[in-house]
Amino acid sequence: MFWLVKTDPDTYSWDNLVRDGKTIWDGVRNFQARNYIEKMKVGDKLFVYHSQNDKAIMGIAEVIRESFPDPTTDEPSWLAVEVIPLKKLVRPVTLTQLKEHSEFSSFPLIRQSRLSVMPVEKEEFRKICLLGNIQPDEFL
DNA sequence: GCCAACGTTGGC
DNA sequence: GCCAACGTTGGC
Repeated sequence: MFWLVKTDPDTYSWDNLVRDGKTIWDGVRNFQARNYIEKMKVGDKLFVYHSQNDKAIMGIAEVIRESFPDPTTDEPSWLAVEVIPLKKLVRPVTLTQLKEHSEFSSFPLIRQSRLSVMPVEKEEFRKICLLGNIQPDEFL
C-alpha cells in the first residue's frame, strides 16, 4: 500500500531522514492516524510531506518495520513504524500543485488538512511521482 | 451525554 | 499573526 506522512521540517525533515538512514516514525497522537500506522506493512511506500513553509511532498520512504508501541510514550495505544528513505523527488510536489489538479480534490491532504497519516491510492501515487519528475515503476 | 472552553495544527 | 478545523477536557 501507499501512504503519506506529514512532518514539520523544523522538527524532522526529509534531509534528516536521509542523514539518519532510517528513523522511527513516532509521535502520532491522533486515533485516525494511528489506525493507518497500524495497517502499514513492510515494503509499503510513503510520501514524506513537509508542512509549514514548504508545504510539499519531498520524497519517498519505505516501511522496514511494522507497527510497534511508540517508544516516546508509556501509553500502549500509540504506535510507530520504522522507515528508510528511498528517493527524493526531483521536483517537490507542492500543495498548490495538487490543488491545481482536480483529480486530487478528494485527497485527504486537501480535504482534511490536519490529518498527519493518510492512505494514497496507487494511481495517485503514480501521478504524484510523475509530477515530481521521477519514474514511478520501480515503486509500484 | 451535551456543549462550552480551550489547545493544537496547519494553511494563508 | 490570524483563523478555520478539529480534538480534548471538564462542568453540568
